[in-house]
Amino acid sequence: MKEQIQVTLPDGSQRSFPAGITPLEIAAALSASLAKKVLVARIDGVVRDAFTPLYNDVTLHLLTWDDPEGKAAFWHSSAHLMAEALEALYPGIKFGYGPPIDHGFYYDVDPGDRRISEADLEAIEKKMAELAAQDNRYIRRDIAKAEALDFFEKKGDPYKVETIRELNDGEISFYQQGNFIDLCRGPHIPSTGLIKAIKLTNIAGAYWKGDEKNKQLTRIYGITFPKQKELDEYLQMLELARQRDHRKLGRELGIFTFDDDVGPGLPLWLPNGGVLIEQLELLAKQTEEQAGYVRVRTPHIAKESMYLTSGHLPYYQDSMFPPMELEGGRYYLKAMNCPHHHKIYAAEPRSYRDLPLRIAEYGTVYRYEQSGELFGLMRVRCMNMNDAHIYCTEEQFADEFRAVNDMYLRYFKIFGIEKYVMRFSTHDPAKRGQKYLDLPELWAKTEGMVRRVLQDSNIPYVEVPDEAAFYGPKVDVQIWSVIGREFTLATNQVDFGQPLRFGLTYTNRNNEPQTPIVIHRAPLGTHERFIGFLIEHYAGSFPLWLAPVQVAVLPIADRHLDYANNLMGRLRQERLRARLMGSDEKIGKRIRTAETAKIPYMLVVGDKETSEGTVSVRRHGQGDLGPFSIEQLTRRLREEIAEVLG
RNA sequence: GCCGAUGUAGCUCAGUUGGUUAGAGCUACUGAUUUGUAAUCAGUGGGUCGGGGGUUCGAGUCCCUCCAUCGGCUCCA
Repeated sequence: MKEQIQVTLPDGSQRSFPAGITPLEIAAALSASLAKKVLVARIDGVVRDAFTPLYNDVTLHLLTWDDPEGKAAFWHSSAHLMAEALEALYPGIKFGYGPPIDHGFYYDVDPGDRRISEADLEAIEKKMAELAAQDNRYIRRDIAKAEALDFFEKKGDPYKVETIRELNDGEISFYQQGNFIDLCRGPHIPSTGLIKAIKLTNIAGAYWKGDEKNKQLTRIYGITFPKQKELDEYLQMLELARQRDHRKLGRELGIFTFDDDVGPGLPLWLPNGGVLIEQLELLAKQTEEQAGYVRVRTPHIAKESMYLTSGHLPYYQDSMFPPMELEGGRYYLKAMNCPHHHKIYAAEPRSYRDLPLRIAEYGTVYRYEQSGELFGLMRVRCMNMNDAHIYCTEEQFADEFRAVNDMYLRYFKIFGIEKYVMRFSTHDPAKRGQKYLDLPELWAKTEGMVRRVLQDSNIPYVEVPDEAAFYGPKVDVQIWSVIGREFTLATNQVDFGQPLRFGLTYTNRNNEPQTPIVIHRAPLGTHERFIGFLIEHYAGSFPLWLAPVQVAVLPIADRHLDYANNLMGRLRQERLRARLMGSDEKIGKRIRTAETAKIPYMLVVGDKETSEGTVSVRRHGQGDLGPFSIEQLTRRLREEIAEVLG
C-alpha cells in the first residue's frame, strides 16, 4: 500500500498527501475557510463523501453549496435528518424513499395508524433543528446484503426490505447520523451541524414507487440552507412567484374566471381574455396563411364509430366525457381534432399534387381530466388547440417537419420564451408490434429526420426513449409554471398509424394509391395553457401588441373631455385598443388604477396638451415620458408593435 | 381518482373556549369635489358564513356528508 498519494486539484496543481487522508482534511490543509464549506467531493469524476479516505492517486474537486452536487448532497442529508426527527417523534414509523429534488428534498413515510398533517410540521422542524445542533457526523458503512436485510427485517421496515431485495450484494451501504441508520448509497455531507435553516414546506400523499396500485405513503417536503438568510430569501422568492401566479393575475386583470355552476376545469373567458385569444389567433392565422395552411371548422361531437376507427376509444375512453345516447347511437365530445381532420382529408380523392395538405383549426376539445389534476388555466377540461394536421409524402416529410420546428422557434422568439426544453420521444424497437406500430423503416427514417432537425436548429433537447406515441416519434416542448410545475406547451408529432386506420390515400405519379404521413402539430398548444403561461411569463404586463387595453386616456378635468374623446377616435382609427378613464377621480388615483391594471400606455391630457395638441405620455413601469405629438405617439406605438411582430 | 389542507361580501382578510341584529379595507352605487403623473371626502348597498344533514337551549365556530379550491401523487392522446 502506498504511503503517499498524489492529488490533482482542479487548477491542475498536484500535491502529495499521506494515504488515507480524506478530501475534508485536504481542504483543511489548503484553507481553513474552505474546509468549513466542503460538502462532498468529486473523486476521479465520481461524487462521494468528503470523508472518504483516499488510498490512491486521484483527481479531486471539492464541492460546496455553490455546486449543484453540493446542494443535492446537502438536501439528501437533510432528508436523513428529517427521518431521524420523524423516528424520534413517531417511533415505529416506516420509511420509503427520501431523495433530494430541484429545490429541497422529501421523504415518503408510512406513519402507520397515526396521521401527520401540516399542523405537525413545526414540531418536526423543531426536532430537526435540535438534532442538527448536535452536529452529528454522517458515517458510511458498506454492508452485506444479508446483513442489511436482517437489519431492516428486525426493524420492521418493509419498504427498505423491498428496496434492498432489488439491490445486488456488494453495492449496499448504510449511513448513520446520531441514532438514525438508513439504507443509502450517499453521498452525504460531513455533519448535521452544517444545516442551519430548516423549513418543511408541505405534505402530500404519494404512492409507493409511484404506482397507483401501491399503498399511498405520506410525503413530507422540505428545504434547508446553510444560512438563515438564504432561507429567508428563498421564502421571499416564493412569495414573489405567487404574485405572478396566473390564477391570481387572471382574476385581477379580468382575463378568466371559473364558476361552480359551469363546472370545474371549464374556464369562462372574460373580455380581456377574449382579446388575448383573438390576438393569438390572429398571429397564428397570419403565420399559417403564409406557411400555406388552410383553415377548417369541425363539430364538437362525433359518433362512436369514428373513435373506433381512430383507435382512440379503447385507450382513451376514460379521458373522454361519457357519451350522449341519441337516435340509437352514441356521440362523444371530441377530445382531439385529428379524426375530424382525417375525414376532411378523406372527403375527396387526393393526388400527390395536392400534398402537402396542411389543415388547421383552432379546435375546441374536451377532456375529462381527473379532478385532482385541474390547475387554473394550465390544466382544464375544455380547451382550444392551435391545431393542424399536415398530410404529406415521405419525401416531403423532412421539409414539413423542419418548417413546423422553425415555426415554433419563431413563436418563442416573439414571446421571448427562453426557458424551455424540447423532449424528443423515440420508440423502443423491442416493443414494436405491441406498444408501437411494426414499421421499422418508417420509425428509423422519421426518428433520424426529427433528430437531425433538432440538431440543425441548435436548440437544447433531451431524447427520451420509449416515450413515443403508438403511431410515431414526437417532440414536446416543456415549460414550467411560476410555481415550478412542468407542462407540455407545444407538441409536434409524427403519425404513420392513423392514415392507415382511416384508409387515407393519395394517388402518386404512377396512378397508384399511397398512404400519406401525418404531422400533428400545435405550436401554441392550447389557448388555455398558453395564455396561462404568458400571464406568468409577463407577470401580467403584456407587450403592447397583446395587451387587452393598450392605451388609457386620462383627461385632467371635465373641460378636457372633448379633446380626450377626439383622441380616443384617433386611437381607434389606428386600431389601438384604448379606454377613456373619466375625470371623477383625481388624476393620481386614475394613474394608479391604470398602473395596477398594467395598461402599457397612459395619456394624460389637460390644459397644456389641449392647447398644444399633444399628449403627456406615461409608460407602465417606466413613468412619465413627457409630451408627445399625436403623430409621434402613434408612430411610437406602431413601431413598438412592429418590433415584436415584424 | 388518491393523500392532506382550505372554503366568511365581487376581492383581501378579522371573527376570542359555541352565546344577543357577522365586522374591516378595497370594489360597487349615490352625492360633493374638477383635480397635473401610484389611493379626495361623505353616505349607501352588499353575506342563509360553500351545499345538505346532525349534536346543542343556542352553530360561522363541534360532528357527518357532498361540492369546489389549494399542495402533492397518479395520469396527461
